Amino acid sequence: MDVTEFLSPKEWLGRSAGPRYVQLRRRLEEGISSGVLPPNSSLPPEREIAELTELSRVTVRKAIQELVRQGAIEQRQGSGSFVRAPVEKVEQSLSHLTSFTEDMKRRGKDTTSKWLERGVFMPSPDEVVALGLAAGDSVSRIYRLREAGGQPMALERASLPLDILPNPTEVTTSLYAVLERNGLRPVRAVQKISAINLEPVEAELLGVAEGTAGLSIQRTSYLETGRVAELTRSIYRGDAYDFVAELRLSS
Amino acid sequence: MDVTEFLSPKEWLGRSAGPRYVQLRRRLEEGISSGVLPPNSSLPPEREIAELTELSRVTVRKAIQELVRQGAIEQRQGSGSFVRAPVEKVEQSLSHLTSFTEDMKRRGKDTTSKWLERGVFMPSPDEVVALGLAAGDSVSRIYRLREAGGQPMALERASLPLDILPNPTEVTTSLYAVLERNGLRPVRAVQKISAINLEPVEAELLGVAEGTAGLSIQRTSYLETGRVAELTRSIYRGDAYDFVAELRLSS
DNA sequence: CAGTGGTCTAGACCACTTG
DNA sequence: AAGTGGTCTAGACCACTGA
Repeated sequence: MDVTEFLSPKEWLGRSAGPRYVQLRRRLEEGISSGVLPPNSSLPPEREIAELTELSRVTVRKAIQELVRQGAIEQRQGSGSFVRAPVEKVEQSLSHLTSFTEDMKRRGKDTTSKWLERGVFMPSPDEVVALGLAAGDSVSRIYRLREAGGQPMALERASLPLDILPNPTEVTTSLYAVLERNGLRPVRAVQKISAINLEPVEAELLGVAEGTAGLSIQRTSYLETGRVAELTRSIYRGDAYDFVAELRLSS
Repeated sequence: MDVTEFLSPKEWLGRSAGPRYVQLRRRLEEGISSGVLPPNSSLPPEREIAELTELSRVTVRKAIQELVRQGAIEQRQGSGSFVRAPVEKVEQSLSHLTSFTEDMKRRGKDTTSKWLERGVFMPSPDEVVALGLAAGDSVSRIYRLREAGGQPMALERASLPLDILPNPTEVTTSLYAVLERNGLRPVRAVQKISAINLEPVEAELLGVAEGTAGLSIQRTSYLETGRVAELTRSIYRGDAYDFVAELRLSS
């Protein structure tokens, strides 16, 4: 069936089935799941949908906006609106401390990093407390966008005491590999997971719509000696990640 | 400072600081964090804000909508728009298998459940597979909205084989307490956590805006014998929960 | 009943992409 | 330059709340 015909309002637009933008959104969802609107195909221009459906463009935009928020559709100004290909989910263990790079390699995906910040800085108050720094100590920071299999997956912002990572530019792929070479790989970590709606900047870096659900993870890692080695604040794409944990009766 | 005066556009509405709805949203955020708009106070009516700011009502609504989505403001049709009181976050362990009821009691919060479904049903294909049911077996289902300290916290949908929970209406507060009485308390569980944007129905039950980030948790629990005791699919409020896990180097 | 938010329209101009 | 999405307006009617 043709998209134009599929959106022709005779078939589906009723008067007592809720707001029209909801009806249009549902129609578009059907189109996507039924294959009339396959992944990566483009929607008709908003103005054309408005004409076809006999709705105003504002109403059409409201319907599409909801789908953009859900991650089903991507809009590019000046270009058009496109059906997004669904993403394959990746599972990550919540009981084993693993390296992103090593983890993805085991899954047969190659990883790349886009550097957003990498160097030695004056610590923020948060960092002083979490890393147990003395007055005047500096921190090494690495902030990057991590990609796997060509897809952006997570924003990772790590801070380490300068003596644990004296030369942050030495890190090219795996941070843990660099630490291990110096005999300073963390053996234990505590992490806190929560759900957030992505801010515009984060969403853009991760290639999803503003407001999409993401996982915010704050992790503190410890060396064998018990010293804090690393404070990491990451944001993972909610549509690309499942975190898996095994629980036992209070031991 | 008076709200009316605070929103008077002379002070903040410029021409080259991005879209006007973004500028208004930021101004309202400032008002909330600075105390000009305290928790539970009401905003001026949309029409009045439009007049004050010399913006159209559509633009005002767009600014407010974003704040509603973030959970900062609540709108009630026919009544008004109100600043929401921030929620205190609760932390939950990801390594100990605990009961919601017991967990909250330890924190000094009383829990209540609103029952959405409770009884014996024909299993869905998902349930047959996850619980290892035989053809013709039924399942006990309990589906409830869990509240703690007067705040809705999570939607919990549990399915159990009929012989493990023969009488689902027997569950009034703690499911695990009922199982324990029969010597069938799970000792181990595997759970999968991901972030989702809440659907309208879920959002309404949890008292937050549609599209707010939430945590979707699917858990399979096992008895000491290794048998599957329970399949639980829950949705937690992202703004009310932190999940905490301890990780160790691959053991 | 008056006042509030919820939906909807027709039309305009701007900002960006693409041939 | 043409076509797309992004922003914005003024005004209308509906649905719900609360005094």
